[in-house]
Amino acid sequence: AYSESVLKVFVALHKKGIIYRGKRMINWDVKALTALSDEEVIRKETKQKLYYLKYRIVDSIGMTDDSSGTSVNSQLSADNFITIATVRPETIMGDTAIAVHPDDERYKHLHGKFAIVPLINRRIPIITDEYVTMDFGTGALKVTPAHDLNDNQLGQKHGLEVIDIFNDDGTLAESAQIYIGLDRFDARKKIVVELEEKGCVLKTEDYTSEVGYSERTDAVVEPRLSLQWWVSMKDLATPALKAVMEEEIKFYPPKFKNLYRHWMENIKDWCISRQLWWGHRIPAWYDADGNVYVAESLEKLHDLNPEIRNLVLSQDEDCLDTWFSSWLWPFEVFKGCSNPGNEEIKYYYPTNTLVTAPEIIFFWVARMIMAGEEFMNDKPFLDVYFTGIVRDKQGRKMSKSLGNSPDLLGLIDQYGADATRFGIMIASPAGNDILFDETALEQGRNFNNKLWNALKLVKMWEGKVDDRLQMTDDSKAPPDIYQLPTDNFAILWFENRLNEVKAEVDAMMKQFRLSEALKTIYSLIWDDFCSWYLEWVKPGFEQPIEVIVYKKTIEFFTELMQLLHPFTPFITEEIYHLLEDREDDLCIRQLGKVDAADMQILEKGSLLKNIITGLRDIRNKQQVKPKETIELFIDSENMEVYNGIENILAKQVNAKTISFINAPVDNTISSVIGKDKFYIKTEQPLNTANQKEDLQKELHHLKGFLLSVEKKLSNEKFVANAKPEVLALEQKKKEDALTKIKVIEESLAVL
RNA sequence: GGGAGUUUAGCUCAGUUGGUUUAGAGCAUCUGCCUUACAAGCAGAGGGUCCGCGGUUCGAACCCGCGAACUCCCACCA
Repeated sequence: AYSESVLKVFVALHKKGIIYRGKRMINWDVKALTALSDEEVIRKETKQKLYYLKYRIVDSIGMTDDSSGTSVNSQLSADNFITIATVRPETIMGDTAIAVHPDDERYKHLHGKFAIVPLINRRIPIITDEYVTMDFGTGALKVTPAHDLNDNQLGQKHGLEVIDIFNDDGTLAESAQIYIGLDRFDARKKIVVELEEKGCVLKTEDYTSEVGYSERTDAVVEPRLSLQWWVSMKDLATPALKAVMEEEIKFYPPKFKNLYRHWMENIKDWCISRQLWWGHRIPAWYDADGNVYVAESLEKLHDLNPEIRNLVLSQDEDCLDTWFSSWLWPFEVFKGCSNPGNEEIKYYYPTNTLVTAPEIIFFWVARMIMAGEEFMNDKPFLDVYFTGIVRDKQGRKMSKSLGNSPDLLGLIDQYGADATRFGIMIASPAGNDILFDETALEQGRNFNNKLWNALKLVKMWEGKVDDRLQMTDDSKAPPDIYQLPTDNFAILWFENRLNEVKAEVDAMMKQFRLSEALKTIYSLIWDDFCSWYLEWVKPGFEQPIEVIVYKKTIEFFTELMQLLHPFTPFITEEIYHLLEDREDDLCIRQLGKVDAADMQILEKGSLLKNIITGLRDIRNKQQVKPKETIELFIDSENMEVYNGIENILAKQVNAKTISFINAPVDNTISSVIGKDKFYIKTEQPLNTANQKEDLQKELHHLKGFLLSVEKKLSNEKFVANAKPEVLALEQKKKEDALTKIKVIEESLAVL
């Protein structure tokens, strides 16, 4: 059915005049008498001779420049010939021009003049084109449009005559005028001899270049003009270009839009006939007189033209380019072409997302868009996501020939399937190639191990749940964190942090920033969940855990597994079932509506983290032993900030008591976090020398910072042009720095 | 040869209309720790001429110009 649609499309486009026949260079095998596809041509380095041939110059009337009017056979002076270099002297009978570079000083006097082809004495023009490379050969090039691809393009550009001098079997045709019927290579020898006799060969050089040989017969491939089928692209391209430029179809990453635009604006017609014997055969038939008939099948052709029933017709030998069937794929998989308007096509078309490689953006993506616009009057998909190419550590493309592909099954054995997925995903930045690196897989394995250990911790709590505090069923309102005798700020904070990250991940996934989404989830789980949240709620040794904390932790863990599931499906599924007995399995699903995170709680959370790290830092520097308890005094203008977090704080910094004070105690200051002052009292006296040194460092740093802020603020133009928010922020930075400096200076005075 | 893209720490990359950044993350490295979930771990530390030069601006990783290097696609040398 798909095949029928391909033919149907061919016929329809032919009827509209979009498909036409035109000439094109193909690779011809003179032994097998067949055309070859590019893939069947083997290029080999071949030793050849480069012949320097002299062509006599004449003026536009056709007379020789030489006023004596000597014949071709007479002696030539240096001024009245032009020398070209060629490896194929036997094709000179097909020459229809000589080309030089327009800027080439050596030949400027010859612009607009003519030359005479030796042996056959045909007059050909001397043309100029920037295609010619001045420093190869003599800088002058013979143009033989029938027997060379580039010459053919030159010929088309300059409207040159095309003279095909060969027969199918590689012998010279009548059009060659001389040596008719002789094989091309025998002819080359004879022609060289004759040219030498006539003094037309200036010199010969050894020359090595790549020559195409037939894969089937090893014959030297002859480039030849042949009638092929073409699709006219101009009209198809216009709506397809518009769809992408106006973002009806979005490209991810968007940088490919430019590439696409450039190609579509300079689009060339598409040659769809291929000299292959597999694929969809071209639905065209020829009669003995060479007339062409196009229809899906011979029966259909006869139905349309009953009068040709008695003609002997032969079908075109060629097949269609593979992309000519592929470009119908988005709708023909739903029979959108063979059975228009069916339920499936109505439901699925346009599809959501095409995931593909950037190297086939023209072959496939662009053409699918054109086909969609042409046959369905609608785009085939909404998003196109271009993946990267997997490369090894040296940046080489992975390939069978290089043998640099990793042994995936071996890696899975070594690191696990999830870790392998993780490693590849995290190393795939959107729009860039993937540099395959085993350390990323190791990171994945470590991460899975971390997850497993977190699960182990939570499972340890199972038997230690303190159910004196039952959760009320209708506890839709957040629990009053200040009255529960537990560290419920941790729950409240993580809930909001989870919401914050969910929104971030959702946004990243919508933009196909997969590796960034994974990095975000990784950090949420490792840092926020394991390093902070679990530490905050973890009961002391042999202590019970409250039911609300336990239940909430299971809930969070479950949600984290859901978030991570697309990246590491196996371990998340396993943990999902180990956390609680469940009937269902995890599946990949879109995030539902995500509650907005409460910024105040998040800020309080980061304040708590800052204080804990700050105080741990002091303990380290002061060499307070890890198990030594301290007394902590906090002096703040805004004591409410600490409500609800004192318990966590005390536990995390191993403080015996936390006291809020309004004036400095006899201790010296230990740290300034935000605007608040922290003092700690230990069993052993603190090392004041270290303390002084630290504070002085801090002071120096702050003063430098203050200087830069002040410089900025004293700049009149900055103050005049800056947005109010920016200005206020700079002001605040300055004030904060000033306050801190004052506090530190005070305590330094005491020391 | 035509076109597109990239260049920020040892590696892979963030850096959202120029001002929350005296440049960030992860990995790797170094140092100290077998601390009662986790040494596949924890706590710290070091590490940058934001490719180069010039310009615009009070202010540039970001904007403009010139140059360099690398990658990809297309076309390929008579």
